[in-house]
Amino acid sequence: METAEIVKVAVSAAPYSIDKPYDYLVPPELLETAVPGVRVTVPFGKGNRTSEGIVLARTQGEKEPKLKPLLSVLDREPVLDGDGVALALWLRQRYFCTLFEAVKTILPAGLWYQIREVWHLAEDMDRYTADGMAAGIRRAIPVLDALFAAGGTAELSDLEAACGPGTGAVLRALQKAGVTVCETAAKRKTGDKQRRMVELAVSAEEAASLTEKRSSPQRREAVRLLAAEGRMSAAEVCYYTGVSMAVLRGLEKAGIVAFSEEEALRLPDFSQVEPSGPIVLNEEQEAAFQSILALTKSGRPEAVLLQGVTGSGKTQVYLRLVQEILDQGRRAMVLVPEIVLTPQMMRRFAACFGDQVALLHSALRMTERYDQWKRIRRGEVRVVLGTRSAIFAPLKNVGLIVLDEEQESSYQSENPPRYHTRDVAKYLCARDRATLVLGSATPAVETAWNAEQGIYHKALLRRRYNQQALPQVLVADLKEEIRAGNPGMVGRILRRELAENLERGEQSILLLNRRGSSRYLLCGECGHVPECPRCSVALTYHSANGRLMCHYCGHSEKASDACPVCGGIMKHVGTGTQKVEEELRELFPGTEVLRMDADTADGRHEQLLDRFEKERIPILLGTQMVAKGLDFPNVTLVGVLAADLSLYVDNYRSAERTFSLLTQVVGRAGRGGSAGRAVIQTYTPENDVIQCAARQDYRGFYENEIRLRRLRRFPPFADLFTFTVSGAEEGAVLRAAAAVREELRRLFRLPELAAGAPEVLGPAPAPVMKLNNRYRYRCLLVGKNDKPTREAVSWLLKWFAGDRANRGMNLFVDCNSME
DNA sequence: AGCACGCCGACT
DNA sequence: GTCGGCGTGCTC
Repeated sequence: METAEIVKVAVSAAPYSIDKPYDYLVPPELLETAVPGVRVTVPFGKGNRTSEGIVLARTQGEKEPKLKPLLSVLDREPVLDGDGVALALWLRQRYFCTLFEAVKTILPAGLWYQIREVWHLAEDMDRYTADGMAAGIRRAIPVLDALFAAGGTAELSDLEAACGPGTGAVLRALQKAGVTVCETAAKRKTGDKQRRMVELAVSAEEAASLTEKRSSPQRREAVRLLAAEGRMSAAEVCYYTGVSMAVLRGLEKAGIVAFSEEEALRLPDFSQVEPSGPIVLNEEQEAAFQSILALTKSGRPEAVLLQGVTGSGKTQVYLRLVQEILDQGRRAMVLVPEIVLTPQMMRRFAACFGDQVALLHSALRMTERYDQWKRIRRGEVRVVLGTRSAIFAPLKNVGLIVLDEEQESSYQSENPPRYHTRDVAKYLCARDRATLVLGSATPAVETAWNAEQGIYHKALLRRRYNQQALPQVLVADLKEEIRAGNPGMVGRILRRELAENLERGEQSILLLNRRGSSRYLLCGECGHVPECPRCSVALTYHSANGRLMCHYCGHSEKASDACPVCGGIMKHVGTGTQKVEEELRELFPGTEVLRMDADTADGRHEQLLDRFEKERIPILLGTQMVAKGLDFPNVTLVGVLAADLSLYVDNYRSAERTFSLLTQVVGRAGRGGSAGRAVIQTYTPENDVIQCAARQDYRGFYENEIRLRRLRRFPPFADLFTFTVSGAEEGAVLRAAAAVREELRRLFRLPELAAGAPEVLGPAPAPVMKLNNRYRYRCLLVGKNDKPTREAVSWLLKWFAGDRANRGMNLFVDCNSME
C-alpha cells in the first residue's frame, strides 16, 4: 500500500469516552506547515463537522481509506513542544480530561481561536432557484427562510438559534445541492480583560421617545439608566437593571445604544522599579536558605516545606534561592495564590530581576499575557512570577519552583480539569530535576504529614521579623451575647476594643467569613425564602440594586417587599458585610468604614487597600481577602466576627482552612511599632481549632487534625474520589448514581484494587443539589490515587457514557477536591 | 456528544 | 407509498 504523511491529532469534538489521538492525512498544500504542536481544523464524525485540534505527532504510514485529510493549519509555528505534549498526556490520565482539554489548559487563553462557520448563499442564488434546488431536502424551507432573512450570510450559531438543532446537517445538504457555501472563519477572541462599555448613541430625549411605546420594559429600563449614568460597562447595566445582554444587543441593532471596549484596570507598571541592593538574610533565614540550596545542587527532584510564621521573611529566602538558581544557569518559577494581594512581592522581584522576570497575573490583558508567554517561550525570561496557571508557562530548564502559601485553595483549578498546582509542580520538578519549595505559615495537613514522614525536607523560620511579640488574643463567646440580648454581629468585647482603637486613632480590620454569611430575604409570616428557580439555593439579596441574585447560575430578579406566597412582609436575614457595615454605622456614628468583598472590590483590591492605608480609614471590613496580603503598620486590632462560620462546612478541609484563616488574620495585628490585639468571636470558644489559632499553635492544631484524619480515613491517609452524576430528572439521576455505586463496588473488589480496602459510599445529594436545573447526586470512593485506581475510574467514566440508560446524564470525578 | 443509518407506524 | 419517530453504532 501507498505510504503517506500522517499526523496524530487531539480533537476537540471528541468527548472523554472516545478520546484518543486520531490519525489524519496531511494534504500536499499543508506538508510544510502541519508539524507537531500546531493547531489545525479537521473533519470529524459522520457529518464531518469542522473541529479544532492540535497535532501531537507526525509519522509516515499506510494510506488507509478511512483516513481523512486535515482541513487547515491555524498556526505558523508550533504552540506546543514535546514537553507540552507529554504534560498534556499526564494531565489527561491524572484528571480524567480529554487530550484537547489538557492542551487548552496548558496554552494561554489569548491564543485561542474561535472556529465559526459562516454560511452564504451560492452566487446569484435567488429564492425561487434555491427552493427548486432544495426540493427533497428535509427541513430546508425554514433554514432558507432564515438565511434569506439574514441577507444571505449568517453564522451557524445564529441559524441554529432560529431553526433549532440539526440546522448544520440541513446546511450541508444544501451545500451538496449547490445552494449554500460554507466558510470556516478562525477568529481571535477579544481580550477578556477588555470591558465592554455601552452608552446611548442618540440624545437622551430621542432614546426615551424611541423606547416610549412598543418597546419592552427591559429596554426602557436600560435606556433610563444609561441616560442617567452616561457611559458604563455592559455588565453593570445588566446588573443594575436585570436585563440580559440580548436586550442591549437589540438596542444596538436599533441604533439606540453603542458598544465600545475599554481596558480593564491594570496593576502598576513595575518596569521602572529601582534595582534593589543585595539581599541580607538573618541567621535563621540563612540556615533555611543554605539547606534548600544544598537540595538544588543534588541533581534530584526534591521537595521541601519552608514553614515560617507570618512575618518571618519567607520572601527573602525565595529571592536568594532564585538568585542562586539563576547563577547555576537554570530558571525559576514562583507562584502565589492571588497576585493582586501581593504587589510588594511583585515589586521586589521586579527590583531584583528586572526584565528577566515575567509577571503573569489576572489583571493582564489577554494580549499582554500572550506576549509574556511568547517571551518565555523564546527563552528571554528566567523567572516567572504568577498565579495558578503560570505553572504552565513554557519555561525551560527549571531548577526551582516555589509555591507561596501552599495551603491556599486557589491553587486548585475550579473548572475541569481541576488540577492542583502543587501536583503539576511536582511533575515539572521530576521532569527537570528541580527543587520544589512549599512555603507556608500553616501548611496543608498533607504537606506537614509528608514533611513528618521524610518525603519532604523541612526548613523552619520561627522568629517574626523584628522580633515582634504576637498579638494578644481574646476569644469572645457569642452565645453570651445572645443571652445578653444582643442580636448583632459585633459583641461587647469587640465593641470595647474598637472604641478604644478609634479613640487612639489606630486602625482596625474586621473579618467576616464568607461562607454562610450572605444576606437573604425571609417572610416574617410564613417563613418563605425566595429560592433560585434553577438551583437549590436561597437567593442572595444585593442592596446596591435591590435585586435577588443566585451566586451559582447568575439568575437575578427584583426583590419585593411582600411575600409572593402569603403577602406577608419580607425581612432581611443573614450577616453579609453590608449588614455588618450598617451595624457599625449605628454603633459608631460618623466613623468611616471601608467595606471590601467580592461585590465591592472586583479588580480594585489594591486601590481599596491603598486608600485604607493612606487615608487611615478607621475600620476595614471584609471577607477572606482582608486576611491575606498586606501589612499595615497602623493596624493594631483585628476582629473575627464569627470564627465558626467556616468551621462547620461539610468538607474535610474546613478545620484546616479555618485555622489558616484565623492564624493569618490574627497575625495581621500589630506589625508596626505597637503591639496588636485580636478578638475572635465564636459560638464555640472551647473548640480546639479556635483555641489553637488563638495561641498561634500550628503544632497543636496539626496533632489533633492528623489524629482525626487517620480515624476518618481522610487525606493523607486515603484519597477521596467524588463521582457526581447530574441530569434534568431527579429519579433518573439517583438511579444512575446508584448504578455508579454498584459498578464501583464491583470494580474495587478486583484484587489489584482491593489493597487498602477501598470504601464506596452514597449516593447522596451534592451540597448544592440542583444547579442550573440539573439535579446532582454523588458517590464517594475512599481509596488511593494510584495508577490502577485511576485506570478503573477512567474505565468507569467510559462505561457510564456508553450505557444508554445514562443518556442525558453526566458523570464527573474529582479527587480530594476543595469543594 | 453528534450524526447517520435503518427499521417501524401514521399520514397525503 | 413517504415522512418522521427513535434505537444502534461509530467517530481517524
